[in-house]
Amino acid sequence: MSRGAADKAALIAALELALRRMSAQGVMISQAVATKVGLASTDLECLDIIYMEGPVTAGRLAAATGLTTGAITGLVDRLERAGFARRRRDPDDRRKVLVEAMPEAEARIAPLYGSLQQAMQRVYARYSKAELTLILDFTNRCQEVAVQEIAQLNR
Amino acid sequence: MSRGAADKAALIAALELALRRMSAQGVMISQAVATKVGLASTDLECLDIIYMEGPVTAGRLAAATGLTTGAITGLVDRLERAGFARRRRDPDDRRKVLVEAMPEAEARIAPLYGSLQQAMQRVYARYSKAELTLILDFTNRCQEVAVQEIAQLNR
DNA sequence: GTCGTTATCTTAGTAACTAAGATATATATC
DNA sequence: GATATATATCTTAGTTACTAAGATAACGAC
Repeated sequence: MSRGAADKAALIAALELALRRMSAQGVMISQAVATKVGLASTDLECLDIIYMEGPVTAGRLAAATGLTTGAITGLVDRLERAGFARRRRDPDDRRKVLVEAMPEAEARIAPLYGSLQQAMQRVYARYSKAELTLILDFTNRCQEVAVQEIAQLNR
Repeated sequence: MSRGAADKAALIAALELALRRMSAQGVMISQAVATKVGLASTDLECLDIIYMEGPVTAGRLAAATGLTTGAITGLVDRLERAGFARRRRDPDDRRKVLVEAMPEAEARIAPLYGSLQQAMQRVYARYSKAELTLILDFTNRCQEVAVQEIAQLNR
């Protein structure tokens, strides 16, 4: 094996470990934020889905999280009770329940991510557009791999 | 704002979203793996810590996960019962309990990550050493930010 | 209108968690 | 060396989020 190949293998090993740690830290951050706003971390995860997708049905939340619909009932109850979300019947299909974020919910959660976002902005500032493009490209490829892997594991 | 700056802002926004998604997917992967080996996802997280740090005390696991020592007692019971780890008294300080992985545990878990690792190797193969260095650098900076953020949130 | 399907909720039971206190060992003080 | 304090884990009782299975209500096809 050439010198360069060995270097690359070491680089990849370091990157693997770093990605693994980053993943674990992601869990810890959302856990800490959830605790601070008085929610279970699953509840915050669902609220996150609601922000990314807009009002969603209870069934959609169950599918996205892998929880049963019964668990989602309790989860949405907690989100409602804490004032982060509310239920609304879908006028087009009255079996469905749309869960939507309360307007003021974001104002209560965003500040907790403020310091993280600022720190990340300082990280982003270190890189050129070309470099950020490369990093985004890598991240997107990781995502594709993750999506396929999750599907395969749950098969 | 110049054209280039707007591009960069858009790039950063895309990267933020991608990182957020990647973090959520990390949770889902470890959840799926844990279910497959018949463990709670917290149990697998602890097993991961044991692999990364070697034999650790129950207290260290409590600190690393944020769980109470009582919860760790039950967690280690489950790991022992499932044959993934075992307790051993620390000969130097007999109050301490060292938790170590059973030699055969890795052989039961690693295969579940095999397909992920192979897919990731194909991703890595797309990049040069210089590019991988850049990505590793970025990942490490993210980690530093995460460590500080977690400490601040739990303060 | 009736039947099968879909979406959510309800109920009963389970498992992991916390908080507080018990136990055993270690360390410091006199 | 005996006593007091601190540390590390375990135990117990009670809480909470979860699953599984079935109830309820609304939709769609015939």
